[in-house]
Amino acid sequence: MDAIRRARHEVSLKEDERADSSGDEGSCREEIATKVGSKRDDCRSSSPEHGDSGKQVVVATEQERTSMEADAKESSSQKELDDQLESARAEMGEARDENQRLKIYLDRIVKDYRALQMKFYDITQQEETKKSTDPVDDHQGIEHHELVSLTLGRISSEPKRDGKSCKTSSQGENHDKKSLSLGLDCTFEASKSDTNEGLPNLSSVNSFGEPKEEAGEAWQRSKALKTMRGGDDEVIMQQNPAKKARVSVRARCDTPTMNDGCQWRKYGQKIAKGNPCPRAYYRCTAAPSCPVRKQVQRCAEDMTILTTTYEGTHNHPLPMSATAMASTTSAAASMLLSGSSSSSGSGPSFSSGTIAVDLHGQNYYLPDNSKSKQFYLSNSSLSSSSPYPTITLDLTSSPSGASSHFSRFTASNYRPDIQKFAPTSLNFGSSESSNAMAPPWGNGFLATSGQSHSRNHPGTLNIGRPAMDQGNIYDQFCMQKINDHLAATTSQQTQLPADTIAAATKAITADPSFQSALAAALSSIIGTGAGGSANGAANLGGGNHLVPKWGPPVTNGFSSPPPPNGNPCASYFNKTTSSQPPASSKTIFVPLSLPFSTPSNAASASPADKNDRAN
DNA sequence: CGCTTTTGACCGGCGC
DNA sequence: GCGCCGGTCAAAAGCG
Repeated sequence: MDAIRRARHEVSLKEDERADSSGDEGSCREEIATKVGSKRDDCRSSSPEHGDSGKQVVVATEQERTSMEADAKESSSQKELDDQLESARAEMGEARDENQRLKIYLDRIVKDYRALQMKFYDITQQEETKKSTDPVDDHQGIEHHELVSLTLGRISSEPKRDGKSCKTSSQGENHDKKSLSLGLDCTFEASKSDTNEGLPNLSSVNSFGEPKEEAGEAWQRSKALKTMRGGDDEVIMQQNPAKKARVSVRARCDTPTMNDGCQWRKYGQKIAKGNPCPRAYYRCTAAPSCPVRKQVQRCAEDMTILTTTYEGTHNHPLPMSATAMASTTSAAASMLLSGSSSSSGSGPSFSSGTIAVDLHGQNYYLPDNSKSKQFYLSNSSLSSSSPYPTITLDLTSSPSGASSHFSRFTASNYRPDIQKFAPTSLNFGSSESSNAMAPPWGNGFLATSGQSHSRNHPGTLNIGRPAMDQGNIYDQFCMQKINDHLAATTSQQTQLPADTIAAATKAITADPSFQSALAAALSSIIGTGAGGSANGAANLGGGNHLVPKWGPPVTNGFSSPPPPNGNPCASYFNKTTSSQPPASSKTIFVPLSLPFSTPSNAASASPADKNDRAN
């Protein structure tokens, strides 16, 4: 008992010695003290029971023994309680310290905020005084104002400004624009804006579902005029005046064109400068008034690479197979359009390195039944060739990559800024024979992107790759998911931060639903498709003739003998008949199959002697 | 016969 | 203003 008392006393003394005792600590101490006291009382209450009896000595001895044991137990429990008390005190002390640190941080932040607020007020007042005193700078002030307004919405009005003023402002205030502008990419093309003065303010939706940008080029205007003159549908008139984003798909393809599920009719072919391979022009024939066009050209450096550039928006229902490419391109275009808004002005802005920076090192670990696939985004590159806002999905596999890659995604704009990332291969085969028609596209690809995503079914994506090349399957779905995600994001027309592309990328990669959905999709695909993916594709679309459209034919795309003229490109532009392959055509997947296959949907290309006709 | 492809011509933008 | 170049048109040819 005395030991307990002493221990309690010592505890109380120690507690008293501690200077900083908080309320919680006090309550804790009281609690412990209460426990100790109750145990002592129990001991006291138990001892009188062994009072007077015939065997007092023995009992007393036993009592002493038991009391000694009880004392020992009490002392040990007291030590435990003491330890608990100490640890609790320590924790509370840490919490207190942290609270103090946080308080200090908060005070600092508040001070900084107030200081910045004061500075902001000062700057605002100074500018106001400048405006009032110097009328010459008034215009510039308006420019500033516009630039600020760009951060909040559209930039439609700016291209209409006087070209000179735009030029001067763009030269002198590019940095401001870069930092402030969230408008769309046509803003920086102020120098060209004078050509648009005749254009009405466009308010419709552009070809990719984004709010329509101000027409950036007279080219579009002339195109619209032509269209008007030619008596084409009004849809073209409505869509063409807007600056259209182009989506270029670079892919290894052994066939003249990649089969994207749409029906195309060739209406022209030219030899473009810098590339001996002819560029073929196609027009969508799924609907008579469809304004969508595409250009197909072989890469001069690598004949296996086929560059397909899409432009415009389908105004008709599409086959399910076409929605894959459509959603991909539309999402890419949306990414381009939204991303291009991140900067304006000249110079290496436009976050041309942004994608590379932000996408580099982005790893996607996809839980699979058998293995995990790693996706990463590799090199970015620049190009100065495209006069239009163009985004390039580079689906060519990187030679250094052992696994599948999000290799490159190219976004070019009026300025020669390009960004690249893309899956290694995106096999846009055709499942058109399934007759599953997508809902009307409305104003843009975006309308269908969500659907293809929601289906998340191999039928929408054409996984015609051999089973040995599963990585491409991962790529396809990864890309598809990204595109859908982007499409969904951009379709909401949310105002993106300055580095829109980077932000979008971060958002994508940070989105847990992205990874989970991706994993689910891949799991389902691999589960169903890997076993028979080579031909399993035929089971996915529900159509009868999917296989021929999903993989390269046994002809390997070189259905015709090489042209006698020796033009290396001509072999890729073999004569074809219909835009869709015969349903009964047999298909054998070539081991080195190239992602885009069009057994018969081939852009015909005449031999070089014919190609030389071009201008 | 109808559709597609071919291909020379044409047009407009752009740089010099 | 001229030439180059990209893009388009449209008649002719080809194909099933």
